[in-house]
Amino acid sequence: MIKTRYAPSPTGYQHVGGARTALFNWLFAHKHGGQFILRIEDTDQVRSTAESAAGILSDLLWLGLNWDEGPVPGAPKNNFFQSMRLDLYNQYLNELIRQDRAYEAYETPQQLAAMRQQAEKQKKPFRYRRNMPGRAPKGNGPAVIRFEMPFETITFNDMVLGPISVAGDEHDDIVIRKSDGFPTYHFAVVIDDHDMAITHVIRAQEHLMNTPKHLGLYSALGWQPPEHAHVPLVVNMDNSKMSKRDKAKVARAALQNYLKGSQDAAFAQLASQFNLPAAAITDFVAKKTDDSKLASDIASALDITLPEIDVQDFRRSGYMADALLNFIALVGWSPGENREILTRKEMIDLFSLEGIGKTNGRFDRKKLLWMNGEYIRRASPDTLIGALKSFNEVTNYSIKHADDAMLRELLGMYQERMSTLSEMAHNSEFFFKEPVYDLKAVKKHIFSDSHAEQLGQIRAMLEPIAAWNKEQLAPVMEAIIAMGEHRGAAAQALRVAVSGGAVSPPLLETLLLLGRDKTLTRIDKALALPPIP
RNA sequence: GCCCCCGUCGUCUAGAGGCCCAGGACAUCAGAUUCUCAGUCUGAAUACACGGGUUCGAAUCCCGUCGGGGGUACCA
Repeated sequence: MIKTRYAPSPTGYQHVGGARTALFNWLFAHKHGGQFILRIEDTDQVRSTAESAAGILSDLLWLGLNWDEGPVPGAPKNNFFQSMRLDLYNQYLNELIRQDRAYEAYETPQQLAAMRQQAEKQKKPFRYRRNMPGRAPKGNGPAVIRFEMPFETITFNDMVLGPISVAGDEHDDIVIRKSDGFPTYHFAVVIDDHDMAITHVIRAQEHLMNTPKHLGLYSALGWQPPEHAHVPLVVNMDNSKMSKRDKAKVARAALQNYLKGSQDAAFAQLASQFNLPAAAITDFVAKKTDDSKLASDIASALDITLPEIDVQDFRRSGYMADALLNFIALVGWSPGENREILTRKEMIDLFSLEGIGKTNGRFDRKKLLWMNGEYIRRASPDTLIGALKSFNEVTNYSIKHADDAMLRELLGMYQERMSTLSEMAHNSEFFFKEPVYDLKAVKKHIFSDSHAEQLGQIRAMLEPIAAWNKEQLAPVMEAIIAMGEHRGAAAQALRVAVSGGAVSPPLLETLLLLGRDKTLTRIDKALALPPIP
């Protein structure tokens, strides 16, 4: 049976690139009626956190990438966390030692760094090998265990890239157990993939050069290795890596702009204003940290948008899980037949490793935005209400407090014209709160020409309407639109008065939902606005 | 530096020697519809990195150049 796995390390939020790797594994498993496994690779005791693991689980579930075996959300760590499997690793480690394929090494990190520097000076590549001269003697410090790699060329057939081959003198004796007693990634991966009967390892191309090392291990352990497929990376439009640094950069620039020339004291003030630790802010500005959480705190405090990098960023920005999934599938994979919009089922049917390209894919947010709009327009109201509720769980727009009936009304107006849920949430704020007047729009559409006077007339036309319904309002609305020399110009004044800005859904629907009282008071309020310079 | 991988419109891609003076989608531009914004419809422009081979014939095969990416950790 086909078995794939996604094996993230819980050292941060779930990155979209990783989500795509998970998706490919999920698709491949489902395509072949196999199983998809999730395994948490928390062998780095310093950087791994339980919160990060929990976040990854919930992001994958939000995307609909469920697993057949793996961690249980909300439950304590189970056997799908590598930190729970030390006995297993040690068992095989001892076996390798017994077979004399693994051995202790005593160099300190400083010594290793010096050795590498030395090699670099001599313009020779540094390879740690058991038989090399100058190895540190026992007693020098805590030992690590290294695996003695064979000296032969290792070749394998990558299911995406084709034959890959690395010469014997390129290998080195990798550390398989760190001095803290934990296995390294290389060792734990091999043991677990074998133990969990993984048949296909589909992972990012950054692991390509690790595969020969793993193959060396499989062979020493006498195991049949799984098939490997290395998928190309997803990068920014400028070819740089998509990383949390991108978010930090934007947040930092905005912060610096906000602070301008101000002195240290301003940091403290800012920190309390944002309810953030002062030291965190100074470190952040000094580029000592790129912390994502801090970056998004700063962004929300300064009301700016950060580039989306992690799955939850996209969720907060109002993307539909299915649209995001569809989009990332298409970066690097082609279903053929000029297909673009695909359901999960269709993706499964059409998926093949042969359809995955060999080149890195640029993450084109414009296309994602288009695709999200497509999904929104095609979705049923119920689907959208569900998506909206999921969106509301992680955001704080007024729409959060709307009931289903209200959401339905809003969807009627916004479904056709939004490309993200946050667009609707943001643009519909005026239905819930007093409008924030856009002074430019007020000046242009209300206090110029005879618009203010027309707005007064409009008020007079609306006021006598007794039953505030479509039948009564529609003809009046028609008359308002036809007012004056330029069709729609007077209506624009009304739009600005009720919504605060020059853009809103069609006025008839807007006024109907807003109600008679709010419509009239807002007109009064707009007309009473102080003169704008 | 060394090792590995890659190179079709701005972007994601189709293309597995003749079906290709290269197809689709996003983006861009122009027009139509319109109370704003969207949306929708119609149309336009844009690519086989370069240089050598092989072949009757190359985007497709080979070599080189250039370019891009990844790796080179007691991180995964």
